[in-house]
Amino acid sequence: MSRWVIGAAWPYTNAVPHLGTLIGSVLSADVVARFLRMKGEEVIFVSGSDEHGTPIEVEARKRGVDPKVLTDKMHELVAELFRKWNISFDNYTRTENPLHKEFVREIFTKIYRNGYIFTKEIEVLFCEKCGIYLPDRFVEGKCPFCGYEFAKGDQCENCGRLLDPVQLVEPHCVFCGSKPVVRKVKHWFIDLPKLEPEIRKYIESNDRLPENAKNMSLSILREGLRPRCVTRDNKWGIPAPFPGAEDKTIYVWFDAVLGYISATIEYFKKLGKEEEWKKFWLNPDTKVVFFIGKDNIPFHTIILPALLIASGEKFVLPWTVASTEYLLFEGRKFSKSKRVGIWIDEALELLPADYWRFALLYMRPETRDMSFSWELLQEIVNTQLNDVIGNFIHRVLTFVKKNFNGEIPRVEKLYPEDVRFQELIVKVVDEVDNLLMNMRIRDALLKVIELAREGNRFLNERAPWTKIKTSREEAASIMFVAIHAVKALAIMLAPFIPTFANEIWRQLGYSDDVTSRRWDEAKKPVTAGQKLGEVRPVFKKISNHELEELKKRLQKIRAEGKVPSARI
RNA sequence: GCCGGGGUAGCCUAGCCUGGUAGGGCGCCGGACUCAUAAUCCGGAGGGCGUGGGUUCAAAUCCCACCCCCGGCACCA
Repeated sequence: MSRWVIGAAWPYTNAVPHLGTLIGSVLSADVVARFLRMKGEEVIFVSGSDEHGTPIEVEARKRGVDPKVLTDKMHELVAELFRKWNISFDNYTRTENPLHKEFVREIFTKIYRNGYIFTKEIEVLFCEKCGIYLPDRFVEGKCPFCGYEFAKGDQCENCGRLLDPVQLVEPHCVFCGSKPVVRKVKHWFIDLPKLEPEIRKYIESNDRLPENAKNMSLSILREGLRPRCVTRDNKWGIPAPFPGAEDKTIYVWFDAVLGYISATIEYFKKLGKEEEWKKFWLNPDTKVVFFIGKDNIPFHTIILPALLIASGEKFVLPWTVASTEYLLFEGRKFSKSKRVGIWIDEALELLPADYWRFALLYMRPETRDMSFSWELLQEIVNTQLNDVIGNFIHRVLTFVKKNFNGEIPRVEKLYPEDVRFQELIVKVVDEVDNLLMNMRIRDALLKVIELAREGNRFLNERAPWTKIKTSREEAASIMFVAIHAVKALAIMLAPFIPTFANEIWRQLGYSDDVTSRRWDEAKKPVTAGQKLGEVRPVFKKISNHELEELKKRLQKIRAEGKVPSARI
């Protein structure tokens, strides 16, 4: 048995997450966490709200509320949504929690004492009217190259030229429109070049990193690491613990990424086991896995390891970083400002969570960007989930119901063809196991579907409806194994679609929760004589008409502001 | 501009690192079956693997050049 820390990227609380962020982080992590628990591993699954930084401050200012008020609300909202999505966090916390703040200050104090922090003066733009320092893209002006009126401080969206905010003609603050001034300020930097050899060693020797994470990390290392500024002039954040930096806060990225550890500490503290977290994070055998989108890679493969190494404590470094590519929406990037995509609160208003879970996991952009489309959603739900899996389960269960009085038949000995199928079941269970251990979630799901497909083929070839007329014994042998396949499906689907899996479990006649069962039980047949529960179709299709209705309903929800993401 | 990643049948996609007759899913056509939510299963058609060179007995896979798409380029999270 191993110890695992499963971490999902911390959603930034300036908005409700959309489906793209969900599949990349929280949902993928949930599948693996659930799977590992069923494997009997010791698992801590953590995440939380990432609530510091300028965008939050700005958003709060826009609404005229304190940032804390805003994030309190958002945190509750998002946490509740994840519950509805059946995400099995052990601890979903937040960066505003005192334990986290204290932990971050403690780590940075250690990093400072170990000589990895130095100061430097830099020039930044300051809006005197708003009283805040403006990140590049919060400055707008006329592009000096093409004359475009709304060029951002970092890049002109019209001609694509990269800009320095000071190059802008008539620069102005995006919030109040006034002209920002250039200020020289002192900031605290982490000396990444000094840490580079150790980071390089870590990346190069980690052969579990997915290709995208490894390539991006190596390419960043190839260019050479530069010192990075770890302080900000925001008020909203964790006060920097460095002498002389009393009015600064820690840059949100360096704060949030430490949350995986503080969340673990908090989890055990609540259980009254204050020291237990060390058995995870200070143990070289612990497997720490992060689930993130590709935009997050450097922070998890380089920044976080850098902080952990620089702290001088013997923290275990990530075992792997399961980084996905992007989920696109109808071929375009999800965009909050352009309102492209579907948000996780909206989705739940359209279909039960497990349909989304299944479809999203099926579309998981494991090796390249994947495009969500309504038609694809329909195809996955109708063909894969309903027709292939659902129909297989249903035809098996109804056949047993009708012909064997709803009881798992007793079998003296299995026919050779049936033994062969039974061996296949066991083989698939192991293959799915192996894929999930390697974070190949989409491939694992495809493999599960394949078992249902094989099940359908098996039934067609063995035709128990014909056999039962001549040999009840042979039909029993067939169905005994077919039922075994249904059981295996219920168990293997549990990490993916826990609610539906449980429904299948119940129909098989079990009264407990399938997620409390062990994974390897999928290899064992159902006990003869067990009485089936009530049998009815578990899934249903989305008709063309219904699909159109879903799209309309989404528009309506937005128009009426029924759902939080419609208002935020 | 620089650095990544992609370009595979009508659509989605695997394979590319570790070269050897291009796999799967959807859709389409034909058939089988009728236990099952008209579901399932089998067979078939359909591909110059972005373009042009090169290496090799052999390239989607390796090398070079070019074209298109997407992302990053560090104070944006």
